[in-house]
Amino acid sequence: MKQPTNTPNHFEHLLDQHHLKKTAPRLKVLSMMADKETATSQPDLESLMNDVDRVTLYRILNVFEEKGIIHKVFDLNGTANYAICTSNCQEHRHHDEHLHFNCTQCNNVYCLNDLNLPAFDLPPGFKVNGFTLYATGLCPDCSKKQN
Amino acid sequence: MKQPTNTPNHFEHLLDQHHLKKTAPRLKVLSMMADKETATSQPDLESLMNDVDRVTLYRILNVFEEKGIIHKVFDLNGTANYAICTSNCQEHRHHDEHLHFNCTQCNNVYCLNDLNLPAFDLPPGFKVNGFTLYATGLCPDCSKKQN
DNA sequence: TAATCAAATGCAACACAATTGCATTTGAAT
DNA sequence: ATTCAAATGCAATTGTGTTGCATTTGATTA
Ligand SMILES: [Mn+2]
Ligand SMILES: [Mn+2]
Ligand SMILES: [Zn+2]
Ligand SMILES: [Zn+2]
Repeated sequence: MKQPTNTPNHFEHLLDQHHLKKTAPRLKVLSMMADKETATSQPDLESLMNDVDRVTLYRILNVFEEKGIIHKVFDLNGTANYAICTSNCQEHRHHDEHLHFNCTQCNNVYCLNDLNLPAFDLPPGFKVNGFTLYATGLCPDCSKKQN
Repeated sequence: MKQPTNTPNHFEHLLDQHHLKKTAPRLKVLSMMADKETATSQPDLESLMNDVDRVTLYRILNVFEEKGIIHKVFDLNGTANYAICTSNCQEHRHHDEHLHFNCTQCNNVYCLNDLNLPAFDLPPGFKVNGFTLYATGLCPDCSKKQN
């Protein structure tokens, strides 16, 4: 019986699991990022969380990333974007090894979790810990509008 | 007869090709980034170019990137790193489609140009323009020191 | 070689992301 | 209800990157 992964209940569970207090700002951050195919940029998060202090937001994002609840991707402009981890990420052990597609038009960063990536080799001496394929171009929405 | 690709002469050639004036700051930037397997971070460049104004450095980096002379990679900390393009990059048409390896220990970003990347597919609707494989872990040097 | 002028640089001011220290508040446990 | 570490809020600071404008410089041309 599969558990729902995007309900307020699940969020509280998530915080419990990682020994984090269930606070309003934290639950709000999680609900903001839930049910989205795309990552959310730091500026967007900041304006969505208008009643919460900027510093608090940064601290929440940092602790969520450390715990493996969310992961960070930088877009073409160097802006941080955040998305909830779907895979089995743990504290200091992320495995978000999916394709990140950054649309050059709308600037959205897509987490294409379902796509399986090809294997690759490295020159001797390099010890790989994690990887991601990063692609740029036009997303489906912007691709349509182009015509 | 292959031309050398890292000499002061070649740098002047490069600037000529792109209709850029051969100035001291520009040649200095090129020589800083030459003959390195790893990209150079903005902070490092800034301290290496201590006699040149910060703004000038930013403008040089921007124009070099536009012209396809260098490319930018963000490391794990979101810091911009720059490296000379080896492939056939043109104005607004970069094809630096190689592996970028970011060492979690020394934070160096390696441009592994010689490694050929596997092909991959995308869901329908996405129009790919460019891509890079981004891996993290331990570089050969740090891997050795670890033992 | 000297004059010319757009291109490039330098400087001051600014915008914004991110961090730090410390006082205050709050959630969970007793 | 009491307690206290954990979390938040606020003020100040650092660092990256940008913009406007005055000054300098390198390529062109007389
Ligand atoms: Mn992702
Ligand atoms: Mn590269
Ligand atoms: Zn788009
Ligand atoms: Zn290293």
